[in-house]
Amino acid sequence: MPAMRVRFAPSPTGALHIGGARAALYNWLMARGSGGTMVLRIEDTDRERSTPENVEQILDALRWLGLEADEGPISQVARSERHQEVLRRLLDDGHAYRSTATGEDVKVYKAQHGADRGFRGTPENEGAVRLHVPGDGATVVHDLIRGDTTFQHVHLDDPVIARGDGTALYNFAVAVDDADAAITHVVRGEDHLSNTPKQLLVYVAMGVQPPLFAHLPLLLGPDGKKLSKRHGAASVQELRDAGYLPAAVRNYLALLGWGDSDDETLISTDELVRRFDVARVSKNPARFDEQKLRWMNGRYLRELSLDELTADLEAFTGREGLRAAAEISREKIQTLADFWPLCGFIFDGPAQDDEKARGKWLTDAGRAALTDVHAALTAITAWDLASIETALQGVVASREAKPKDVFQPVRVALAGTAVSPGIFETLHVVGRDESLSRIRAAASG
RNA sequence: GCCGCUAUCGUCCAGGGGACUAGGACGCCGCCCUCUCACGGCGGAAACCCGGGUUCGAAUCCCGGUAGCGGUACCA
Repeated sequence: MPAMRVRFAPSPTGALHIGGARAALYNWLMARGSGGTMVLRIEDTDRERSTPENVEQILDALRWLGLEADEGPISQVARSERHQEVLRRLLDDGHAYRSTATGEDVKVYKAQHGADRGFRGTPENEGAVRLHVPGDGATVVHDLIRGDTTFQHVHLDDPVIARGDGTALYNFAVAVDDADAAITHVVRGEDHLSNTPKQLLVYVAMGVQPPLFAHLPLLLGPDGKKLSKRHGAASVQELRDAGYLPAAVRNYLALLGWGDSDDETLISTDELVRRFDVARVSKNPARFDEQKLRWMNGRYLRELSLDELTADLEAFTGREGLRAAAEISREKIQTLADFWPLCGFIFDGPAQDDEKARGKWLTDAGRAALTDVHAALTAITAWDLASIETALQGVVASREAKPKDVFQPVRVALAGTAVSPGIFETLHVVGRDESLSRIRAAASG
């Protein structure tokens, strides 16, 4: 694969959402897979909506995802002088003209002419700058995913490429910046497909060879509607807060809109770099289904070493000394956020709010079993897994009870709920004195 | 309205003229394992949007319809 120069060009009008994260990932995979370069450009020409906080947040999200760029970030507004230069040239050689026509004027014009003729302004000495679209012919977008798409010039309006105050607009700045950065492949969301002919016309006016394009299908919420805050973890920040691992998010996002001929589901990032092929990206919009991400994250969590898991858990919860609890919880959690609800009782004491569990297991029989357990555990000399298990099984045998009639009361005594890691492991981690004290309390309560 | 893109299980992806009795994964259901919840194992239900055409043969190619989405900004 020849070295590619790709770019990720988010606009800092909000947090980086998963659609943007996927675009960044695909670009990054293409760059890494080809020995190429990924450029990060911040499309901040909308001064009203762009904020430095959003830029920081996007950078932070990219860093967390492990998708850092090779060049940039470069601010689009910082390039305004260059935009002015190209603008002057286009004005001088007649590729563009000034016009005071407003959006309202265009609308009226369109209402009259329908699809017969796109809006063509009359050159004036002031106003916004519009690009001349040829009267006939067509512009063809060569798209790696969708093939060729033809746009007839008669359907296109002369696009405004700079405001009345002279500042560049997106469809112009993006073409100039991509051309100057020698971008070879523009990979971005499908919402840009209809704008591509305008950008292509800017390349023509500049006399520059355009890059290849690949327009990614859009990402939708679980309900098939456009992704928004009400869809839960729709931004990278929210994914992080929900306790997902970057590697799992990369794997999941890679498969949301792409798959190759084998049916592998768990694919490491290295493998992704090797296998990803933008031409195989799906054409249909995909829904973001957090259930599958949860499952996948659980798989990644279980592949972590105990050291890694402990470090991640401690960073996530802000607590220390989690190693032993991490070990006994790993088969039971799917996200880092699942850990504390499952294991918090080890450190903070039994949950107090599960009346149902107490009612069901701390019955007279349950408390009698706890009294026996307390005696059996008091008698053992070493607080290790084997001794604990032997002691508890002894109680089961002597009471001629079913295992759960002994174990569940112990679980509720320790955790306050009916769900916890394995009971022997839990006793072991909670420790002898604390375990005995909780059992005594529950037995007499 | 106009321009454009898209259409395979509930979801994501594979299959792109005969190998399709349509494959894998998540989810769901059942069974096994089992001290709870999980993990793991085994099994199951579950889809080619509709209508024409081309062809000996269509999920696959073509046309139309429908639906969804995008664009149609002095937003990006």
